[in-house]
Amino acid sequence: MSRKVTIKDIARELNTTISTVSRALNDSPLISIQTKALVKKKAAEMGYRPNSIARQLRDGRSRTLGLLVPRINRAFFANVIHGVESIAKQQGYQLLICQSNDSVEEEEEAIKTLREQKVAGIIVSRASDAIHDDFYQEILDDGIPLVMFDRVAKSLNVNQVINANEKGSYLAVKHLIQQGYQKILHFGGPLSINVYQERYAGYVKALAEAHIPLDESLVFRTVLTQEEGQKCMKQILGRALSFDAIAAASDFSALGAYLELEKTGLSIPEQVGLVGFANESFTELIGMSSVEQYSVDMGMTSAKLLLEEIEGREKDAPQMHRQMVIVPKLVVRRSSQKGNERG
Amino acid sequence: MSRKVTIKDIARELNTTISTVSRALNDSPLISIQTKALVKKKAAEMGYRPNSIARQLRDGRSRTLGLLVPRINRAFFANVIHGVESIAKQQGYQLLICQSNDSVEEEEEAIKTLREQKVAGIIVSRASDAIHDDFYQEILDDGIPLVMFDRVAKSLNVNQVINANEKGSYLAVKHLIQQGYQKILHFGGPLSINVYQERYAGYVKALAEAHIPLDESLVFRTVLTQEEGQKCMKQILGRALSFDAIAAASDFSALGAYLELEKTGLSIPEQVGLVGFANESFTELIGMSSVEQYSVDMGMTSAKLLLEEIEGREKDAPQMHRQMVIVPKLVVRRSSQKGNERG
DNA sequence: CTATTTTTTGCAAACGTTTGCAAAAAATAT
DNA sequence: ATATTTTTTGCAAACGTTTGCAAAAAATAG
Repeated sequence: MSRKVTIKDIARELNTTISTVSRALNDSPLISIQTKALVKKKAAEMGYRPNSIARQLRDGRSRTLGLLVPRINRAFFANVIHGVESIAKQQGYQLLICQSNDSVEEEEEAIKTLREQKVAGIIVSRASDAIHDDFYQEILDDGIPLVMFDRVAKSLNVNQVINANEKGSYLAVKHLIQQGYQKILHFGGPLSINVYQERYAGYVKALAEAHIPLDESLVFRTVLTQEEGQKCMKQILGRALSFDAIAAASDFSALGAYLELEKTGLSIPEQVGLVGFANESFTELIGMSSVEQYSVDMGMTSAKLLLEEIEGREKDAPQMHRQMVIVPKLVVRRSSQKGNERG
Repeated sequence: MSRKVTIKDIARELNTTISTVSRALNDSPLISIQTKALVKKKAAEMGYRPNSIARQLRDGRSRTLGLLVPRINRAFFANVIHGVESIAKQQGYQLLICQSNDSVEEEEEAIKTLREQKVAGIIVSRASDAIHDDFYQEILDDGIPLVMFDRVAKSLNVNQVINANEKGSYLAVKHLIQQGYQKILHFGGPLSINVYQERYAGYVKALAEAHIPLDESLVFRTVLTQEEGQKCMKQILGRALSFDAIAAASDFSALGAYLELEKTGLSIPEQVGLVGFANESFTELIGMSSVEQYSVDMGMTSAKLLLEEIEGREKDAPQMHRQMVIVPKLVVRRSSQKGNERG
């Protein structure tokens, strides 16, 4: 029944004071080696465990990072979390994780909680329906270290870790064109989110470069999930729209399209070329070309950035806003190889 | 520059005391409606945010749950986390998440941290190389609510949420036999882990039931990852061991086998039947039969169990150890359908 | 208008640490 | 031996809350 042992208990037991015990346990040079040994021995014996709540209260800082993502169980975010965790642990930080379920309300709520928990800093990727920014501005004003990744608020002057989404998308579409595809559909997301806006831009750019006129009727917004992808594909096939490839802003919508095409009996890549985005692990299995985002690295980079910022604040170094751009890589697989490419 | 506003600041501003402010903000019936309104208005105005660190210190309990998994970015665990989060949030709890990277040392370290953070309770799934239990016994002795899921320590008298692994494995192997497969390999894991021990038991049981003698040379231990699965398959094919099906304890090892078989030109399911375990999302894509584990539900159930335990402690209700067993479901797909089954 | 009850407020302790400063003990110098 | 320096210990405050108890203010009763 060794209920909570505190340094007070140790002090009493040893006929000394809490200051001595505290210092001894923290290896303060003020304490003689003998007392240190004595105290430590007793502490172990009594099963003492430091109370970090008390410690945090006492000296302001909390060694806990807040991490907010739309959904924990999506491979991309799970990988980012994994990356963040590895760096955080290494530096002695804990992780408080919340999910917004892609809702701004929950996002704001989560931020509030994180702030009340007095986390040392926050890493966040925004909800897909995110519109207002005010609560982030507040964070910045209050001087709380913040890093946004992937889905960021561009209008905000804040540290961010992002993908060169436009480039990735551009590479994908260019590749399709080089393979001989001409009428390329775009399955995109809401333009209010930087990520989708940029991927769309890459699509536009690649077309322009190849002097293929942009046809807005080939562009579909908010086709992000597998279900949406499949449904959208079905509708398109229904109304006999002419096309020969799809550049999707999400692997999942690409997967939906893939399945529907297979069902309909259209052959990939002969009749329809396909490129997704994110290089989810399933893409390899079905031979789908995609764009690698280096999600684990994105997490690690975000964590490093945040920790640097935190350390910086502590020794109040000059403030700065950093932006890290991760360059994505096109992974070519069967789904987009018609075979016209030279080389 | 509204640095940390505390109730003290509000009190000063309002010419009253912190007790009044505290009570007002907490809607204590001791406070008149007018003062409440006044205080709340001022608090909002000053941008006050409660400091839950202080609150936690003051009244012992912490409204944070500790969650420890081998790896965050494995679909199964990511789903469990997702499930836990949804329940926790709903009840006003935060989540402190750690990963052990399947190492006992890191596991023990994480438990230590979680305890120092004074979490209200802990949910854990054990590392794959886990052997000793002592630090869990300590948790129990110290009266910290604990729930183990999936990979549990059976020897410990503790709340647990597990799969009927034996049943799941039994169903899988029985199904293979019914399909006409006879020489069934087993790709398993270390018997020190309940999960693999049970899946092996299911394999044994199904064979016995069908009067097929158990041949230990068909059983391979520690074949859990994709790489291991592929390597193992390769070796087996190399030495021309006679077999016609594989019952894997992991989807990943099954995947490895799948790829190697494909490479070698052996046809699935005609020449080799295949069943995995976990129903990872990729299994559907490649038509691999598997066993559904209901991972999100497992997380939700674990969280509920833990929260019940926590609430129970608070009103010291009689103690009890609960065990929830989730019944898995065999999902039959192409990879195991030779087509001999009647019906 | 005083005495009593009820409502509202304030005082002070507690939660478990860390740490500046003063005090005591030990070591060194005279 | 005493004076001085150095090493080691102890006292007490602080971090931001909540809450039992006493005190004050307001409302009601006599």
